[in-house]
Amino acid sequence: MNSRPTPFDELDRKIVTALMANARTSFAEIGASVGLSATAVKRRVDRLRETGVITGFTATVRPSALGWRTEAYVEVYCEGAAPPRRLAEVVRNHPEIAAAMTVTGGADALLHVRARDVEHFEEVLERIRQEPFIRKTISVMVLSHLLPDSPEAGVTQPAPDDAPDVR
Amino acid sequence: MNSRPTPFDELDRKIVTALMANARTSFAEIGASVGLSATAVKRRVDRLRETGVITGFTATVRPSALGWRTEAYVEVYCEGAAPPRRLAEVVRNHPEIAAAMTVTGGADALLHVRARDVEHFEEVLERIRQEPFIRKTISVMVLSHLLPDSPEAGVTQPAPDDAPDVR
DNA sequence: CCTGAAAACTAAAACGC
DNA sequence: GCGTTTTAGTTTTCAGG
Repeated sequence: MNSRPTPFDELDRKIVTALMANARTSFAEIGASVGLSATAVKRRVDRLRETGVITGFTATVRPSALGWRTEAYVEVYCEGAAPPRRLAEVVRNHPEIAAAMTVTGGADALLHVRARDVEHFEEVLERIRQEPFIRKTISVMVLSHLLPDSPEAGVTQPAPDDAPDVR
Repeated sequence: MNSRPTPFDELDRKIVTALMANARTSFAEIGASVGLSATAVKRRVDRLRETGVITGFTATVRPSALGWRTEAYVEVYCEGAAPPRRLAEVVRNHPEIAAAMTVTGGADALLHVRARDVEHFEEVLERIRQEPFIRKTISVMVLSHLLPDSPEAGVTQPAPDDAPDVR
């Protein structure tokens, strides 16, 4: 359908930057820093949401603080042709899958999986491998992060059912 | 040092959930849904931030809307032992790296890279490969996402210098 | 650790430019 | 498209249980 560029100017860019840095910044404050009234900023933010540039506002959380201490990337190999539609269904069955995509290379898909601990991860992996047309998986466990923290959200559910602590 | 569990109760969990769903929810509204006054909610949120459970509030953005249309995972192989410290330095030199971690398996590190387009990605890759002790890289390009959208933020800088459109 | 109330601030809507 | 004003609601501080 219509996919016209939808004007997106310097002002919009600055507004988005401000909201990414702090989603709770007031419209007045943003306006002051970009040279617009609070009202004008609100109108633009509303439009940015309607056009899907901004998809939401969220608190970023340190996953380990919520009890997600194990993380892995899992390459998935399917039997025969792997229809992305069917793959998407499978992926939605496992809440521990934080991200999933089809990729180039030998694998059909790459999953980003979060689990409480190694035991939990093993259980998730077994569950995934039991899905109909999954032929094999190769897991790469994450050892440590080299960048401060990409929220890499996906920790959609805060309590994986044990007592989380802060470190 | 002290790494005592730092009490984290059911109420905190609900508050975090509410803020992850919508970072702009008012304290009063959160309070109403968890059975606390707005003031009490604010105090808890302040504490959750101080203790590092909540690391920030951010707008989630569709990267393609900002001109980031190419995404890849890059396995990095280093010469000899790869000291995570040095790797971290290298990673910080390239703003296109949205996430980076050390991993199990043959590779020393896994990078999540975002670029404007394939040309830009090639340039980033060449830049990375010129770093001192990088021996080889294997790239896996992302074709399509199977889940709605993990913000997977890391789009820290909104304008990769071209005119982005909405689709 | 909580509630409640007052002051300061912010958001939302209406109106005109 | 933007700004100003009004009205309603929210955040923050402070007193007190």
